Amino acid sequence: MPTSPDDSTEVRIQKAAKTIFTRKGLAGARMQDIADEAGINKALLHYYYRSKQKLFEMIFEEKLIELFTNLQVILESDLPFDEKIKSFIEKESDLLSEFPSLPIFVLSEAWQNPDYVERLLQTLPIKLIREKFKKLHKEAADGDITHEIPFHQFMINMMSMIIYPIVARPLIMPLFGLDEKDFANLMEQRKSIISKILLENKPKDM
Amino acid sequence: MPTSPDDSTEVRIQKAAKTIFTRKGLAGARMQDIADEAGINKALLHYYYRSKQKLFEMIFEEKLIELFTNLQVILESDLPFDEKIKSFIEKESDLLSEFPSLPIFVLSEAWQNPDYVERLLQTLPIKLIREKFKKLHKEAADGDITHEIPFHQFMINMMSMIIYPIVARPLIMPLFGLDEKDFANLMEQRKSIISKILLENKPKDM
DNA sequence: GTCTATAGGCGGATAGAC
DNA sequence: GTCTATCCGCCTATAGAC
Repeated sequence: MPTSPDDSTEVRIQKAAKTIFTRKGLAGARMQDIADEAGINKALLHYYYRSKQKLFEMIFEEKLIELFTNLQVILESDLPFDEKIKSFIEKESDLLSEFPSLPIFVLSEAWQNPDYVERLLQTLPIKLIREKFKKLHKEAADGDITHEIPFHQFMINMMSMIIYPIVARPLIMPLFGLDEKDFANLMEQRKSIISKILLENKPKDM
Repeated sequence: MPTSPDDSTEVRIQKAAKTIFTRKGLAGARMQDIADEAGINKALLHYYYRSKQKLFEMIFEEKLIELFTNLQVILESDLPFDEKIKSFIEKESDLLSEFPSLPIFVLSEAWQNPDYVERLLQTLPIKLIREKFKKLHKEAADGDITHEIPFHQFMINMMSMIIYPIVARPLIMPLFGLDEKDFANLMEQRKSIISKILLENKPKDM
């Protein structure tokens, strides 16, 4: 999402704020950085968004939703259980390859202000998601599967194996001596590995 | 590691800096916070450590090492492969239950300054660790096992399933509607689940 | 070694011209 | 709507007394 001179000022501010906040976090970001990135003056930021905090919250809420969008889409789909899982792994991996800083941004800010995030999550369609989780869970338990793992643990395994390597990339690359291309290959290769492991260890009734 | 009035000033500063930096990060931490936490004056911080940056780097390096200590200990042990894995899962899970903010701290700062972290990792006994990885890998490949997964992927799976749930705790707890105790139980229950999954999906020759 | 006081600069926010 | 100029508080760092 590159900042384009064709965009309206408001859109340019939003794009710039996304870039700077996701890169530096709330505490590390400077209003001047955002203004520079947007190609406007600092004062104009305050004209559109009263404070740094307000601007940040708009961005954060959008990014938090972004992180769960694929999950919601998959939960709503009509695919059979195994296909739901495969499809989610595929889509989420691709999203994170394109925006690798998304999860570390959301997670660090979540640690900085867990109460705010908890309140936010409650305003999102979290009950709806829970309902769909239940449905998903029922599908898994009804199918011809091994029923081995509590449902929460299954979800945590899935999210962990998809998201963590991206979050830990700055450690993994030097530790394993990988360059960008090696790492991208590793991530691509993971898709089928994660799928295999998850479908061998499906949820059972809680 | 509570700050005790019995400690020397230097130790009090170190403990306080760990507390504040791991909680707020480099950009979010204030020298005044650290001074207050240590029960001393701000100026004294600069007497012991010339700058905020120096103080931070001392803490960060220690925390980075802490995150890999268990791995190193296990790699050096004489246990058979399966026992090495089980023992690591146990020890690392316990460490993270005691210091849950450790990984998010290291990871967010690693994203803030990947070049610094890469240089740091190179000064650590990283080659030694690589050697031991190879040894571990050889053990796995020699044993009576399924040889299914590339070694790097195996290591990433292990680290992901142990560390990610702790990192994502501020999202997982509200999403699943868990309190502290529920979450602790979930983590305890994970130990055997992770162990089972990993030992069913061991590394093969690369 | 430890303190008080303060320098010096940065950064968020606002006033006011255009 | 957009800019320049500026205010003011905060924060790192240092000077200097004890």
